[in-house]
Amino acid sequence: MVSIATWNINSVRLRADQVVRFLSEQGPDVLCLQEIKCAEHLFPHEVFEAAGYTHRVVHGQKGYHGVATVSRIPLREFGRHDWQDNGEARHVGVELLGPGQGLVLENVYIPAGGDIPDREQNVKFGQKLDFLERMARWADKLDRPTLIVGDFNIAPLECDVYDHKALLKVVSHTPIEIEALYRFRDAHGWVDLGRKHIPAPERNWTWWSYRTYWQEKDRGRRLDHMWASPELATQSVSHRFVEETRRWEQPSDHVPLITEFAL
Amino acid sequence: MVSIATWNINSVRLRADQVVRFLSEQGPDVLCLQEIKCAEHLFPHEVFEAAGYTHRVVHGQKGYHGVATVSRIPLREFGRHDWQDNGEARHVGVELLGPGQGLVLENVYIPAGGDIPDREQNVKFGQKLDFLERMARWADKLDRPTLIVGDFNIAPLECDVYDHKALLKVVSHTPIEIEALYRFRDAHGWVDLGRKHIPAPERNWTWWSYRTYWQEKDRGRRLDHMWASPELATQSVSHRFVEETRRWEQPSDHVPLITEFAL
DNA sequence: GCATGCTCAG
DNA sequence: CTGAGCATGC
Repeated sequence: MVSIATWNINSVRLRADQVVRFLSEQGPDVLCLQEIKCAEHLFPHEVFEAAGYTHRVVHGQKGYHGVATVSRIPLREFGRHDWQDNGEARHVGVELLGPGQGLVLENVYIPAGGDIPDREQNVKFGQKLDFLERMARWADKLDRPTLIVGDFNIAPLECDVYDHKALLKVVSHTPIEIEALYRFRDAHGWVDLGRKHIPAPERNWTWWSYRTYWQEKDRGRRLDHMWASPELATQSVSHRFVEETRRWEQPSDHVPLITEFAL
Repeated sequence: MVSIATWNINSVRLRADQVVRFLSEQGPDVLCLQEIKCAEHLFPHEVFEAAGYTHRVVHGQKGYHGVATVSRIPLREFGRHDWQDNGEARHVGVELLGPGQGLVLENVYIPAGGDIPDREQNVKFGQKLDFLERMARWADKLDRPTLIVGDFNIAPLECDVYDHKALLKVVSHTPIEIEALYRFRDAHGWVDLGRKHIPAPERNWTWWSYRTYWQEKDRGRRLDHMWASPELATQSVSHRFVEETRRWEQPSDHVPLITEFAL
């Protein structure tokens, strides 16, 4: 059995303690982090080393974005892509070497896309769509058992947001983004493990805005995903999201997901 | 008996908890704070109210400097001076109304003075000397029992610094500053309570730099003072500095002083 | 609202 | 080293 987690941590330095707490309480074999917000040389390696996560691949940059995959089972880097060709650190791939041997794990942080859902008025929205398109083309060619995880910044289903109608024009839930995500899915038959294990309309949000979380209303979205190649998807045996981390002190605005595979 | 404390807190918002801990452990009747680093409307009044310090006079400004006097015995504002006439919040005076009735308590934050001890090369040094000169002239005219406390940014005696010879050319311990301080003293017979109660050469440093504190060497200075008018000085019965606060988590670089008066 | 990194100040 | 405020991004 191999368990794999993903978490947009929103600064790994600030929340190294929380990551360790999560690792010790939930014990995933591998954890993919997004928005580590530091360059590689500032990544808190000691903390992960001490926690037993002795295999790490870090693709960082100063201040923004950045992804890292940490593991207690051996792995090796499998490549990093810059689909925007602008130097942002938004992807790193690894290949598992011990248990789960042969599995490829792709850690992705899709751009947020700015505020206005129109590529004419908002270049960031166009960049998000282009990123997705290029990632879809790349993903289509993958020919090994692969898991693509991370912060997709897209909530595809109606039940993936707190108010479907209100959010149709809000970046993350617009039809154009969802169509782009579905083109990614359909080209290769990628399986949405979140919805395989927690079928709609059950709620499994992964993100709550800092701006509104303190209010009474419960306004989340499902922005974080785990997509498996068809054969691999048949081997996933459990999936959960750890909502309680959102109530920890000084939390990330995202919560982690964990999937177990019969490998 | 009335006890009066002074502490350069280096951000009262960041260290409100530490101030409350100090107040509960040491129980001074009145506390004069310097470098509160906030405007009046951001001062954490609730915290002091809950701790029983229900009388407060705050002279703050945004970001820098700022002084406040908080008290569990009644007091009223007695004026605020801007000796530099540049809008900086570096002084507030109060008059005690209950126990200690009639005592005037002046809370002062003298400018640090920059790095180079030469008014030609460093305007801040000139401003510090001018501040002292004007304060001395003002203090000379005071005609009530008065206590002047605060961060003076001057360590007058050889034993007030960790290395007298090395610091003769370092702002805070230069002869020109010390002479200015002594002109202040002599014009009115102000009594240095720190040295009345803890005679030289005993050490009673009040400040340790953040930059060097982590080193092994113990390199402090006595920058914080309590000066009493001659009659009032005869009524001081004890004086101490609370060095342990410098070892608390995320401490101020200054430690508090407390004097008790037979009033 | 909450990160980073910059500047300025001690 | 350690504050505050600012700009920027999500």
